[in-house]
Amino acid sequence: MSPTTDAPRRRLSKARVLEAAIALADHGGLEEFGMRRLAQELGVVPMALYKHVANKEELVNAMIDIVFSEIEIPSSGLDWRSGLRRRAMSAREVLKRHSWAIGLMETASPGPANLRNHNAVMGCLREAGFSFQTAIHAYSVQDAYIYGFAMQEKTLGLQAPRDAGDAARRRAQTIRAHEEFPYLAEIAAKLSETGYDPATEFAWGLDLILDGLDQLLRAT
Amino acid sequence: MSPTTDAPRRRLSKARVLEAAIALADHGGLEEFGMRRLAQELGVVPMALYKHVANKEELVNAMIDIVFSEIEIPSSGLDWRSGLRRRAMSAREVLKRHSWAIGLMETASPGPANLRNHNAVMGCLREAGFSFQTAIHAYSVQDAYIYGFAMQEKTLGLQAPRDAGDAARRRAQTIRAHEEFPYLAEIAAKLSETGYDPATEFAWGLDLILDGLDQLLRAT
DNA sequence: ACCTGAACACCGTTCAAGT
DNA sequence: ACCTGAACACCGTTCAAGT
Repeated sequence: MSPTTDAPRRRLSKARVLEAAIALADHGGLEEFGMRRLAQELGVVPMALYKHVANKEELVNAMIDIVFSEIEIPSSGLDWRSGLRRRAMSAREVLKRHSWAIGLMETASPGPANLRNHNAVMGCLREAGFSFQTAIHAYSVQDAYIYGFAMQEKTLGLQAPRDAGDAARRRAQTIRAHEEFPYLAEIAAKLSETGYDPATEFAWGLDLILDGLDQLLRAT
Repeated sequence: MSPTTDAPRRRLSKARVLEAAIALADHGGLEEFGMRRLAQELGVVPMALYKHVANKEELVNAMIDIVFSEIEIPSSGLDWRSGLRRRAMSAREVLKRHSWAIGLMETASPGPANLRNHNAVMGCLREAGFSFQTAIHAYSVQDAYIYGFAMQEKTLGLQAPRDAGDAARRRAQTIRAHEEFPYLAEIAAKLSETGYDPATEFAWGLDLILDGLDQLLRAT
């Protein structure tokens, strides 16, 4: 209301809206994210946003393409395997940073950064010598793994018990698991000793897939 | 309002609420799904639902566990590879039927059907001779692939253009792709000839992963 | 050209009341 | 014991007005 709000009253712009939108979603997830809340963060009335973005859906699509632009593109300087490996590792890191984007990366109406990245991946495979059909398969299995792993990692990150009640419920569940679900009990017992590093876990599956593709390429 | 509403006025029960909820979500997706809309479908006032479920979140969790219960459990009668393969193929089919569940399967506080299935998968791997650590990796790569593929298939399913404007926009994009993104242009050109079957596409990547796991098992 | 205020048609959910 | 009605605190968005 008063001119002494904490947000500096610079002119609004699409870039500034997008930046604030991503910061808000990064911080609070998709549930906290909304037009009214975003306007508040920018020190502006909700309707001011609609001069810079058509609606919420268009805004989210633009945010998604910014996320895509942060993913490394397989450079033609590297061999196909290193290029794809770096791109996949980068994608996981980016999706960790912007975990609200995880369910939305595969949206209809892909943006330019999305197209650029996917074109480069497909190019990398074709130039390596994969047939068109095999390149399609290889492309599909990689992206499914990347997005699926990011999803798993996200919910694992939410496992941190929020309050004492949650923790107690979880403990009770673990005890029941001991009786009915011996193999889950083994996980609960051993994984807390070993620890669990998502980055190396991701790399293990990624290398399994890339090994498989490499064998296919050598066999032809 | 009048006693002649189309829904038969049988007594409400948690089972009846869940059944109607899944039917509604299957039909209209998560966006159409809501407490008020669900109540309307059951011919009841919104608040009547709250005697049978605590809130929307608890309701969705219960729905998710029903989805889990529809996924085949790897039977101990089969060899490990066939068991896991059948379970994965079944998971994809179930997620196709209930595509609203795709982002939510890996939720915190898993239900009993979830625990049962995951325990059986882990047991299948351990009994096949995989070490604990390798079994964890194998488990992770499979589920990441299954959920990631389901996500991709879901958005591919939404690609069907809704109106003429959409179709025109998509065509324009394809033309631009020809110039800037030759490898995407190749996909657009060739994939419409070949056709694309999600089930065989899914099996290709699944077999690549299972082959890799099989080689690991034989090497030890 | 850019921002605002009031309003509309929605949510999930609480609370006090009906039968 | 089960269902209802009115209300509360939210949404995204439209429309007419301000500067």
